[in-house]
Amino acid sequence: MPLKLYNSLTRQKEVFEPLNAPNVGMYVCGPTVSGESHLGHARPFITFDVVYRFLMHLGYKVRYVRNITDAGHFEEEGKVADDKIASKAILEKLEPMELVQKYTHLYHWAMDQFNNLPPSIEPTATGHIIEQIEMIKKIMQDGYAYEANGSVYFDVLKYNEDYSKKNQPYGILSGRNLEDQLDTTRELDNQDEKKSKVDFALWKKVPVEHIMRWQSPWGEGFPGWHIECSAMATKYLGKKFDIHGGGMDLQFPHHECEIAQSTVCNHEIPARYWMHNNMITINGRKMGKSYNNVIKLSELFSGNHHELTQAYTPMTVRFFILQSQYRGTLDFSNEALQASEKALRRLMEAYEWLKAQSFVAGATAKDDNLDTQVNTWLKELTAFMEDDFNTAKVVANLFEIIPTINSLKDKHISIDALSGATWIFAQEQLTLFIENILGLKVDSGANRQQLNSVIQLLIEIRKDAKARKDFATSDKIRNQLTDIGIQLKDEKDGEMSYTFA
RNA sequence: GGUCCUGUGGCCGAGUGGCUAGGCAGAGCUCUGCAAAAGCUCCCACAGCGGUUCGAAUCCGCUCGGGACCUCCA
Repeated sequence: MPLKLYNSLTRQKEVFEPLNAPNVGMYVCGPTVSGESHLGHARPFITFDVVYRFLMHLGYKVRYVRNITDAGHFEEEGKVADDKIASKAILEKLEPMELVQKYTHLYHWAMDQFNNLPPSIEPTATGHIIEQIEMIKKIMQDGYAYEANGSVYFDVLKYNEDYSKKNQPYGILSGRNLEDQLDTTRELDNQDEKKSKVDFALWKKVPVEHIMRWQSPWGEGFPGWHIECSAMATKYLGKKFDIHGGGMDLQFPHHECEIAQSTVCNHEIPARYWMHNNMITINGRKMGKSYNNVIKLSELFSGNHHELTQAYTPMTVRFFILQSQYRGTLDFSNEALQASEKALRRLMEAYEWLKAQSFVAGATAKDDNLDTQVNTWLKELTAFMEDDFNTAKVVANLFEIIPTINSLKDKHISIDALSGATWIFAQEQLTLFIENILGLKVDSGANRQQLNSVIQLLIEIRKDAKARKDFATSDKIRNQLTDIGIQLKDEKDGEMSYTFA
């Protein structure tokens, strides 16, 4: 089956056909590094990490570009003073690049915690001021932008008039028409500079006291917030590339503006497939800065937040996100995260055990029905991913297989219930999907090896105690290990195993 | 106000014109010195009201509820 994905531009699932197979170009809008990333930000980065991983699994050579927005009107989060003088004092003390660096590091740390693969190219807005200025110049030359008082604005009405004739009106991606917007757009500052209130800034003039500013043909200022993605995507992926991704809230105006800018410069819609992940909600409401309801990633990992009853590991969060399909909203709650935590542990324990077994390829299956069923579940994993990256169904099937694995582990079934080939296929598919595609791994602490040796020693002592029917000693060892988070389990054959809570 | 999405069992969440989603929680059983795990079984839901259909949670209409975007926003 071919890979199908939902294209926001056409509003339907389409077969994925790369422009230049086996190469694939993918651009995903990255973070604005003026503050710490929160749970909501985790979703696109995990979603598109899985997309990236799956495309590579299919054999594509993917160039994954994800930008860092580090240019603009930045102030340290939580330190925005309403008093202009105080605000200026903060800005004077704080070097913007210092702030940007701090949050870039934190962002990279979080991506690493989530086991997200690094993108092929991670360009910064500040590193591409020249490209942005060149692009703005080109848009002006073509007559779709104008200067006003040191700022440059995109002429949306003219663009819409001309490109509507080519069936590409402004609003093609978000499905809104310009007349509605003319009625509804709120009044903002400097509206009088613009020809129309729907026009958006390509370059913003800034006052002298502003630290983050660059020279341009129109004086000192900084680039508007849409042009960086157009400039960097064009530079690294060309005038037309395969996939453009981001959060749903970026569809308008950000991606709409990108389309307009790139279309003027490059004469075509920049990307063929537009993918948008839905939002994470909390108490039924989108998690976002404007609602003041965010849980930062560091808070999530430490449990230090009033909405949290405990800390959650990065893998728990990743698994939580992958348990839903990326186009639906996902509601955060402690109950839901705790469910994910337990489910993930069950999955990983069964998987780790299976991975460590050796099976003989030639052995035949005694239980044909089960053998067939397990094979079906395993094969479906690929089909689910090919259907618009349905990780929820992938996870569900993995859980269908777990009882069979655990049954073998606990000797409820014998090894020849399934054929050797099926067991080996299970090992291969689970490794492929759990580790390589879903990007899940065991959260492991340092010094695990020494710790394992110590536990092994305790197990030997406990075995001796049990042999003597010295249950007091035996229970003491088990109970105290339980207290420090290590769960001992007596196996049927007298062996003992353990897991970390 | 405009544009659009959505309403699934205690909770989170797939799905879709007829066939068990899955996870977590809860109940029972098996195993066990006792536990814990694990396995098995149960809990069979699709906002309400109409309509289309042999058949709808799935399509259409209305009502009620929730949300997103229109402003920085993943």
